[in-house]
Amino acid sequence: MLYSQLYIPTLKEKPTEAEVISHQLMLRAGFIRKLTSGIYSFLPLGVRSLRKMEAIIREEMNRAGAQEVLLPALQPAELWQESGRWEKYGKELIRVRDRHNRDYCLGPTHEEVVTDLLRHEIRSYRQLPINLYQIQTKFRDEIRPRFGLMRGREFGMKDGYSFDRDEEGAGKTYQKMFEAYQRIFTRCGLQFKAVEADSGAIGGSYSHEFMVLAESGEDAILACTACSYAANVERAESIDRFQADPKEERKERQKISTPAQKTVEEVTRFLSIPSQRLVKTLIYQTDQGPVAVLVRGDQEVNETKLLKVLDTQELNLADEVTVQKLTGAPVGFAGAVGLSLPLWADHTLTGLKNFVMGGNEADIHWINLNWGTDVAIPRWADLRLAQEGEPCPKCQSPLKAFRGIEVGHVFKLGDKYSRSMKATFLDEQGQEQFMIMGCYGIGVGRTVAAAIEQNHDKDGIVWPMALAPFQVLITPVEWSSGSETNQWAQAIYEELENKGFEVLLDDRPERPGIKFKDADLIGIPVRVTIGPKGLAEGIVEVRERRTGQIQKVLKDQVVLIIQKLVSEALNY
RNA sequence: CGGGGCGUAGCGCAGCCUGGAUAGCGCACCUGCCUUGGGCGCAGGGGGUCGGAGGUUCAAAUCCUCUCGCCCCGACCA
Repeated sequence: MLYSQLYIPTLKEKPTEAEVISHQLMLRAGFIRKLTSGIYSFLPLGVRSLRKMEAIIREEMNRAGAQEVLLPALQPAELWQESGRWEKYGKELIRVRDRHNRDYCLGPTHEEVVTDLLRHEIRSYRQLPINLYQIQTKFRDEIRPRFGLMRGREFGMKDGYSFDRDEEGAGKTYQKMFEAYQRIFTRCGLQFKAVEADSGAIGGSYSHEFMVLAESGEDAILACTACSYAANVERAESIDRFQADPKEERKERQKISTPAQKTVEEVTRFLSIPSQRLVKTLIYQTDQGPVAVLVRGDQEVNETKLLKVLDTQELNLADEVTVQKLTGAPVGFAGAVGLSLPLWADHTLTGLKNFVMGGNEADIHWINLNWGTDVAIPRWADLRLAQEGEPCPKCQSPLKAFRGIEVGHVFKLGDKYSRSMKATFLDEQGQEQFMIMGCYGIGVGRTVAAAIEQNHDKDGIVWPMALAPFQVLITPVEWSSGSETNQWAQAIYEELENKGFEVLLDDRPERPGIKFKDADLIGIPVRVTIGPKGLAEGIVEVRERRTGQIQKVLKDQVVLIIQKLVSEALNY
């Protein structure tokens, strides 16, 4: 491809709107342009990288036995009403109406559509398992789109859906997909971690997120420093290091004046007690009304866990007015004594004795409270946020915190959709059974962006070979058409093209400085620099973008050297 | 949803507070000369009516009101 014929509008200056590096570089290097908030156009280079990503995904999905389909982006409301998600999905679902006033939505995901597709076709266990995937544009009306391709409102996603006859089959499919994902991200040259995204209550983990490790990541991960345990902080568990003394005597409860002592820090300092002896009482608003949630002073509530345990859609901390009304005290003095709200408490509070809580009166706390006698026995659950440094739930080594970009997610759905949408088949006994489903997503654009987060330097992008828009860039440093430099550039270009390499020839009548700067910015892995100085000695330069290393090679041997560089970089 | 910021030439910005004459600057673009191994140099030139609507005023990019869009931060751990 000739540079002069490609639309590559590079930017010298850093765009002010771009916060993260991948976003800045994709704009500067002319890969994408923003149309409106969270919605981007892909320019020629951007499309090339995106297509490479897609090709890798296709190869590995096909290899793993999945089949490609293409499902509609525009979907009728009826399907979503049937699954219950028309109401549940909320404001992120982009709803549209046609001229007949019929409701539709732009698909944020396709469980309803595939399930509908297959329920009409699959009758017998003999037709299972079946595993379909597509690469489609998804629409989600994100509250706050940001970071360029990382969190958009319209974005490319590979989504796959598997249908098995039973749990065992579904487990096998899940495993296959898990392995396919490992291959995909490895081929992209990414440093990633597969982390548990489910608490795994029913023996084993059935959901994994694939996280690309990056400072700018939106997700927090806790990973064990010794074993393979790794989990999204939202789901992570850990062992509580604090042990209450089992021999401690129960004491008599007592009201204490704690003027203006509201926070955990203030109260514990005021009473000279460790924060483990304080129990925080948080009032949450839920679908079923307000509830009180108790955690130890040194712990924090994990709202993701809470959401699940309470089985609620809405979950918000109550505002000051509500807290005042429900507890009779201003914020900071809530307690569970005599509180007529559903009580939930974290497991770490189980053995605690003689603890401290707010008194439900301004400037008052109770001390020496005990379960049963003073405070009604709450419903126990894992409600706390695991923290860095705490012991791993599997092997007790300390957990370490990372940040990650979620690029893939494999999830076992079970019969959630097949049941609500009646996707059934007949087994050998002629019994009607629900299909067991799984779903598997990869953010295509996001993965490309994540690759840049991990592969860049001060001059620009440093593409992994597998995702680079071109493998080789040829840069002649003088351009007068008849020059020897240009003849050689042209010759090497043609030879590489013929050998099947993806080559870009910078034939622009620009000064070398401009060509070099653009070359570094767009990040093509191998650059061949051809100039009169070298040619005088019969050599050209082969430069690797990542290392900056230059090999001076005889002009007839360039192709061999490049063959070696490219194939080594694609060797996975 | 709350708070903050911004919208002036293709891009990046100044001017606005303290209204006043042809609305500036850098980059990019066009022409010519020059130059050619890391975003040259010189000279000349084209392009905006100041996000939109309304208002105040003799006079509005500038003041006021409304509106649209974009960016950032936050969304309460008592």
